[in-house]
Amino acid sequence: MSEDTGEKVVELAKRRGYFFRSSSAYGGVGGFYTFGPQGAALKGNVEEAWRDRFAVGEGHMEIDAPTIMPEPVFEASGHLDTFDDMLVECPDCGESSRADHVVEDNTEYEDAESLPIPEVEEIVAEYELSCPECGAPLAGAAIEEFNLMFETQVGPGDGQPGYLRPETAQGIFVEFPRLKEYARGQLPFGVTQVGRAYRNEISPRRSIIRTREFTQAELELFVDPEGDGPDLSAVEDVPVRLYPASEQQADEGDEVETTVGEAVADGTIADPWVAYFLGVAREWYESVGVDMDRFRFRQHLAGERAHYAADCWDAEGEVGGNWIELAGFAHRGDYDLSKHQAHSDERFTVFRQYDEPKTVERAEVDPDMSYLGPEFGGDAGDVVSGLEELAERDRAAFEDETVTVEVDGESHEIPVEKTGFAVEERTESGEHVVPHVIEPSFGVDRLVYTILEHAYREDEVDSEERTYLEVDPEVAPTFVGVFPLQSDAELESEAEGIAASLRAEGLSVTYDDSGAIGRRYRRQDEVGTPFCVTVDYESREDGAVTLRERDSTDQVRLPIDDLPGTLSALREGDLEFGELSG
RNA sequence: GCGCCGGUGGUCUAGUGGUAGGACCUGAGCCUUCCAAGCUCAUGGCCCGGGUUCAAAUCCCGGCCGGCGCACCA
Repeated sequence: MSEDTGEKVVELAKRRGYFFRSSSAYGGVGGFYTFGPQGAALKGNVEEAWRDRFAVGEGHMEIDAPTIMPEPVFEASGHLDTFDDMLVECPDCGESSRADHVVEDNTEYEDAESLPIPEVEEIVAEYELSCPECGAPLAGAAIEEFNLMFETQVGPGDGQPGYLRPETAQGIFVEFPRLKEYARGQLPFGVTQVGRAYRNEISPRRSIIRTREFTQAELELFVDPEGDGPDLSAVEDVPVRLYPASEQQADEGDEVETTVGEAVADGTIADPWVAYFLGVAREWYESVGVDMDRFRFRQHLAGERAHYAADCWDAEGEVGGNWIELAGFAHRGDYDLSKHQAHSDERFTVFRQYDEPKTVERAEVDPDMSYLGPEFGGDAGDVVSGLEELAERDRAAFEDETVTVEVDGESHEIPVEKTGFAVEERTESGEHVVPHVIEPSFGVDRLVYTILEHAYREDEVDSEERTYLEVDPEVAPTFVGVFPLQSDAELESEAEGIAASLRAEGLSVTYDDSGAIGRRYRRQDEVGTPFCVTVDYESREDGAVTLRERDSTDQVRLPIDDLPGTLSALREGDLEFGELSG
């Protein structure tokens, strides 16, 4: 579709109540959009379809966590560090650069990101670092901090700092200890969440494609690191268009048409779980109306991958001539749970029982604190951890009279008899393992946009231009329009009665008796209403009405009594309009 | 955050230093037995603040918002 389709869709969205800029009465604020009546309904239907497939359909559980979480959560998750970008603006050419990168590239400092800003400014001055773009000196230029998380205060005064979650996932990870109890400690289990996330983007763009508040639908699947494979037979024949990293880097690289099964067999997709979800996702995207000719899976390049992801594929849709990310499928390993395990006192592990209990020899220490305490004072705790670690790693170290432990670069000699060193046989019935996480993460707003742009059509009916949205009946925000053929009290009341009965059936109905019939059809075409029912003068006599389909503008005559059942079947996809006899 | 361009009814758009016109939409009515027909009438607008000027929607500055490019996108 041409590039200005995007503009037409945005204009239509604004006019017909799909989405528009928020707070525009006050000048608006960048990166925030309101979904109007049609948009909210479409989005709700998309979310419901997602739940059907990824939560209910996979037998997973859905939760609903708060959008604000306390600071320690994000210390653990790594967001507090990695979300803080230090930008320095060149006084000469105006180019913004990552100050920490400039420092790391030109000095012996390795982790400049973790240094406080004044210190980085000093380093920049001291080393006379210059702008990577134009070479002008950066000394004296202010370093600004960009925190992509929205910060807030919980409680009055200087209450504890909290942050709006930058992804829904953390709400799941944080609650893992309780969720695993709910799952009775059995892997694999999946937890989903559909909700808002917030990022204070430097530059929100392109209507609802990149906003500061957006909706994610995420699934965190917790699997045993050894085992728990997916049932690939369910998706092995699903055709997929892949754009692997190797092809992206090749000179003449191209997308590859294959199937999930083949891609796993030939190693294109390394992880079977990721492959499984690519297959499920491709079928799901098609079912909600994404054009499969403008859809692909792209593998992340090595440098593009998040710090936690071993392998990652994105689902991409083409809109306005560009590919945008619709979903990410990442094998996150044990990154998230390990982080929380380390930062929190709770257990972010599950207990995996061995088939047979194992008898193992274990070297352990039971230090004599009445000796270590007085001897090492405040360092005693570190010494004990040193001993524990050493016993596990190197039993030979305890063979002499004394053992040497390094603590903070200092060597300490300890008599072995005071360490309580012993090698014992123990029976272990299992072990605590940190589950691995497979994360399919969907952006809902972008999907809504993609559905609209992929559904946008222009054609001619009786040599009159027509604009319509070919949205799938399953997600269409308004399902059926009901009209009297003309303004006539009897027809109107008949039509209103039908509208009421269809609403009672649970269908989303709009009633319209303004102007001419053709205008009303076009109005519904433009918002994407798939069907219209028209009551005419014969309806009284034959108890039938006209059902008109949006895409073809074809009409069939149906008994009024059949309407609820027929329309419900059309909605669910159990019936095609073409199967109805004219 | 930087650079370029832009901001006129609900939508699209014309326009000039002397406070604005069109089209579509919408509403009321007439007409109309299935696809934006016609006729009459009506509602509704110069992004915000400051400056220059007798006078600013128009010129200048700043802000806000948008599009594109750069940077960013864990």
